[in-house]
Amino acid sequence: VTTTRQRSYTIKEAATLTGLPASTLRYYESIGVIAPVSRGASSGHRVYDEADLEQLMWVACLAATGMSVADMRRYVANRDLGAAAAPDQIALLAAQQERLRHEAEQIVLRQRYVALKIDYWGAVRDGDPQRAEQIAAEAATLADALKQTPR
Amino acid sequence: VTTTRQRSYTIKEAATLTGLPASTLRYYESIGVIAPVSRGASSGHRVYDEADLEQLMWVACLAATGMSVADMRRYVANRDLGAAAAPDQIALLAAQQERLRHEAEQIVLRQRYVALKIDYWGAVRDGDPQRAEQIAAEAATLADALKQTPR
DNA sequence: TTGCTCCTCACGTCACGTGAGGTGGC
DNA sequence: TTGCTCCTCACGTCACGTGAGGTGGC
Repeated sequence: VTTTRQRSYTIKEAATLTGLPASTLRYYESIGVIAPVSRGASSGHRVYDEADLEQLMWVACLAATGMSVADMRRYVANRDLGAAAAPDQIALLAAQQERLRHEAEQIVLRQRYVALKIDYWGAVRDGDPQRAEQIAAEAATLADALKQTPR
Repeated sequence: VTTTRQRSYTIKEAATLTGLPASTLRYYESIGVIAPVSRGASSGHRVYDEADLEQLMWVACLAATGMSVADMRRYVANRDLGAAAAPDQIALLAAQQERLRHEAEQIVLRQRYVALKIDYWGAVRDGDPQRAEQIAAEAATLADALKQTPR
C-alpha cells in the first residue's frame, strides 16, 4: 500500500512559497481570511499542509489585485460549500477577471506614458526644446486617457 | 496680440481630471509631494493651473503603480532642476518602466490563474471530478510561477 | 438668506509591520 | 547552554478617508 505523501511546511516555508511575509500569514489567519492552521503538538508552531498552501496561493493572488480582506474572506468562505457554491464562485471570479482586465489596460497606458516621459527628458538633455514641447503635448493627450479610476 | 489662455481649475475639477479624490490632492500637497497650489485671493480656495494638473497626472501615474509618497516626492523635486536633472529623471523613469513591466507580467499570470479557476468551478458545477482534478493540477503548476514578489 | 463648494484640523481606518518578551527543538 | 525559529500581544505606520465646525461666492 502506498500512503499519500503529505508534505507539511513551517510558516517560513509557507511565506517564501506564497511570497507573503510570515506576519501577513498570521494576520490573514487572525482575521479569518484563511481557516485556522493546525499546530505542532508541543511547540504550538503552525504547520501548513498542501491544502493550506493552495488556499494561500489563491488568497495571495486576490490580494495582489488590491482586493479588500473583507472580500477575500467572502471568497474563501464559499470554498467549502462544494458544487452548490460553483455558480457564485464563477461570478466572483468573473468579476475578478474584469478587474484584472482593467488593470492590464491601465498598465499599458502607463507604460506608454512613462516611455513618452523618457523621450521628453531625452529631448531636454539633448537641448531640443521643440521636440520636448511636442512630446509634452503628446503626453498631455495620453494623460487624458489615464484620468480614469485608478486603483 | 493673443494672450495665452490660462485655464484654472477648482479642486473638484482637478480631482475628476486626475482621478484622485480631493482629500488626496490636499494630502499630497500637505506632505510636499506636489508644490503648494496658489489660492483664491479672498476665498483661500485652491486654484489649479495647467502646470499643476500636468504634475498631478504624473503623480497619479506614479501612485497607481504603488510607489511610496517619499519616492514620489523625490521624483517631483527633480522636475525644477531642468536639463541638469535629465539623466537622473531618465534613470528614475527607467526603474519605473521596469516595475510596470514586472507588474504587467504578473497580471498576465494572474489572469491565466483566474481563468483556470473558472474552468475548475465549471467542472465542479458540471459534476466532472476528473476534469476538476486535472485542472487543479494545472493550477498548482501555474501557482508556482506566481510565487514571486507580488505588489 | 439659502445652498453650494471649499477650508482646516483632528481623529479614524485599512492592511499590515515591528518590536518586546517569551518558549520549544537540535 | 547556545542559537534558531517560532509564538502572542501591543503598539507603530503608511496612505489616505471622514467627519466637525466654519467660511466665501452666486
